Amino acid sequence: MLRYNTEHVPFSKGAILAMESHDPDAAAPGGAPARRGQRADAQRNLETLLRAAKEVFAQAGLDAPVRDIAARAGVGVGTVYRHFPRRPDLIAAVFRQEMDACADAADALAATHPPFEALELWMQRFVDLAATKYGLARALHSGDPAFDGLPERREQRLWPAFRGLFERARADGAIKSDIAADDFLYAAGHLCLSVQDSRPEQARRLVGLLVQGLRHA
Amino acid sequence: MLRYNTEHVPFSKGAILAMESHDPDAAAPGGAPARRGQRADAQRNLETLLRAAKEVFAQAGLDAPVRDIAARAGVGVGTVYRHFPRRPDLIAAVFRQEMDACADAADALAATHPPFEALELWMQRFVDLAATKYGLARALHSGDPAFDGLPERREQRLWPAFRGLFERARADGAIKSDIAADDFLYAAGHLCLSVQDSRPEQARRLVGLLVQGLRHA
DNA sequence: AGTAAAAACGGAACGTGCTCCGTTATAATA
DNA sequence: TATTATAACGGAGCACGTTCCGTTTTTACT
Repeated sequence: MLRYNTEHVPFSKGAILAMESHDPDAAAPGGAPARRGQRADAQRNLETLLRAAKEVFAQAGLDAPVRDIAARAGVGVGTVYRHFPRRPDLIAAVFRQEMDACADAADALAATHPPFEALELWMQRFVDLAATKYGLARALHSGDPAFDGLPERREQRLWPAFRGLFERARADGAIKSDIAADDFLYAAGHLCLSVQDSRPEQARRLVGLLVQGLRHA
Repeated sequence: MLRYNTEHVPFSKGAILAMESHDPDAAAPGGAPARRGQRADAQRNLETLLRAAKEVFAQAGLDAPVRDIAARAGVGVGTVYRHFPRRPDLIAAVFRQEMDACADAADALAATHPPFEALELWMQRFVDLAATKYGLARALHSGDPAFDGLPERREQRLWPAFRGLFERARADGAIKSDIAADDFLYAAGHLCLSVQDSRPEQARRLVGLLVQGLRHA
């Protein structure tokens, strides 16, 4: 069988750095990351691509053809593959970005809402993350090297963000239960995975229940 | 994304039964299995297909295109897919057949050679089996349901065949080592896996060494 | 501004898995 | 043996991932 490329480089330089929300070149809050030494159009296309991929995956699932994503972004497939040499690389990039966005949302919520309410809102966002990316669990388990970094990122970005909100709510006295923060998030995660295959809207409700449970000892 | 078939039937009726060497309709020793209630041409093609697949996989690796196998068998791809709905089903069928053939060879060798010599010869055949199907280890680990039955078959056909030869050689006094039969085969199997990727011919030599080791206490 | 080198682009084209359906071979029946 | 129902066949064709390469855009340097 013919194999075209012999070595596998998971991401282009630009692709890797565009996902780093804490990149030194990151633009103002809410803006998109920037990258020195990369042509402006390449940078633009990378962002467009990531956005398009997020939308297409959300609407058509993780099996959506690369062509559709390229079309939505208004670029050729060649451009997609220059930024993400393999399809799984693109999937991983989108998911990384969404994890980071979810993690970043914690600070914003903490700044604008009372502690427990911030936690409630964040948990809903967390459900949406898991819901959109149902099927990623399968992908993660597939052993594809493109997904290697994701579990680590979950622990390093998502969990700390959650712990911050959780402990703040506990310090505020809103949480009566003595459950450990990590146990709680772990449970919520698995709840999503087991439920949202058949009934996506059910996950929100159930996690909501779980959150309310925190109010009692 | 478009998905054509919704339900997945791993093998056609004929395909399943053709692999059963102990099938009640099996023809004379050395001949091919037969199957009532199936058209003669279908039966013929199934055998041809399995033979062709074995050859193509051996020569071009497990990644060989289905088209090539169909061409070698002198049939259309449609015929391949009628017998084996998904590519992995064909791979699994070939491997099952080869495992069975290897297991069956044990009796023949035992009948025509002195005990230890029979064991030596069978171990070489075992190496060839593992060698031809290098890459199957990966396939097995891929989680594809087509491969689900293979480990069980290995234990139920291959291992007993080996144990028979081994115990016969031990009873004959040719084996001085007190190693357990299963431990020995397990070691040989792993030796093959770790070596034959880079140097296929080396596996035969090393397993040969292992076998000679049995002669000493 | 003009120019040249380099980076990035776009999409035709390829290889592959799998399906669809018109054609052909087989086997039961008359 | 002729007829006919139907099992099985063959291969064109489609969707998709990925590559290749001629064209366009950007950037650095006069």
